[in-house]
Amino acid sequence: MGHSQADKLLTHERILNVASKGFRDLGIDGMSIADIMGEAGATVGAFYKHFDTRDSLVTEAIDLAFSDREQWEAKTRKNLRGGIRDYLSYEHRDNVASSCIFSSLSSDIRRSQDETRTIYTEQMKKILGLLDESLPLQIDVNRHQKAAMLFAALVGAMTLARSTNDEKLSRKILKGVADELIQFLTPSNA
Amino acid sequence: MGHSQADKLLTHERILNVASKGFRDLGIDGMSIADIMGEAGATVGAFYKHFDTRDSLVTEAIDLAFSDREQWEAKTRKNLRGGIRDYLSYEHRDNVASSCIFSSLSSDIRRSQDETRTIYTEQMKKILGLLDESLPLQIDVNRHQKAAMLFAALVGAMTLARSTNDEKLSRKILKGVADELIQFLTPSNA
DNA sequence: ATTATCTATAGATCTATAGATAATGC
DNA sequence: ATTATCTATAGATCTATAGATAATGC
Repeated sequence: MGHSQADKLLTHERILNVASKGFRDLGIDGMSIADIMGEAGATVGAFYKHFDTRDSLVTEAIDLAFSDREQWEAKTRKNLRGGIRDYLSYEHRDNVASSCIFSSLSSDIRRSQDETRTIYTEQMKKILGLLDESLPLQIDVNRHQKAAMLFAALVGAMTLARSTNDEKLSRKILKGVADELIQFLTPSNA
Repeated sequence: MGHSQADKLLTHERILNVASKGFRDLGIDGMSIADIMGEAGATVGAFYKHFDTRDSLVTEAIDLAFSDREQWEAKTRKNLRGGIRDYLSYEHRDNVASSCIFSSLSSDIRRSQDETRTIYTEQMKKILGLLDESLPLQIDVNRHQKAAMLFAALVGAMTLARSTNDEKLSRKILKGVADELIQFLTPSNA
């Protein structure tokens, strides 16, 4: 007991980190405040010196989760095919806690408060812009549409691949969609 | 009080129906047993004469939800383009309670019990088969893959369109993906 | 003096069960 | 007699708050 302001900052970051991963893995309602604080190495009572309500933690934790995607974005900008393969990899599928929030919390977000959905919307726009810019230069019509299609297929494929308990089907979906997307992006008159 | 076996059947169906819609709208944890029974016109105490546990209701309610899709399947088999337009319609987007479970409960399913995921898997296979069969005959390579891509893009687009609170973006995604998918299915050397 | 954390708990859920009630169905 | 439903409640959560404790920081 009796901790410095520096300690408080560290605790704050640990709480956010645990929540950000925990929500993706177990759902937004999947961890109680006591669970989160426990994993962050503190107790419930301290929580409310860090966040006003549970909802405000949700908003911040989701915001943080988006920063996990930066590395993937940088890679994708340079190498779209590689980005597609990485997104639809078994590694991404099996590490839900550190995975892309669009596929891990997809249906929870619709039901969450407006502030969260606004952050989500901004990030959707950002990723759509990134994909648009990363499309092969030869594609000169409907680039916005094609970026949307790419985004939707990535998110949908990962969501479906994670929902089934049939490993073979899961792999077929990931591999099939990756192959099709890459073909989709290859200008047909090469 | 004091009801016939016929009454019990009706109550059972009402419970299932309320739960099936409620889960899609509010999430699997979004309605308590009391909520569900209240909407079904009964009280908590009666619930356990109908289901052993809450989980068994979840399993049955999800099973029922799949039957809501039969009409869409029949149409899609005859007219794939129409099926795509219907799936990505504003009407489907705005009626979550009666909507396709792949887009309304996507991220909840991964976390649910194995029995539910098995039902889900069977239905995924069924819909993949349907899409495969519905593809234009001219497409003669990688039909399985193309069906998976179509499925993933439909589910992903609807999930994303429902997550954002920006109506314009939501519409762009639905229309953009629908247009691209239809083009994707049109053999390029027509 | 202030504050970051702790323990303890109030108040609001939610699942599941117990026991009462009033019809059905043999 | 059986049973479909009801009311009431036990036991287990979960969010948020109250008050104590022991350092920090002026």
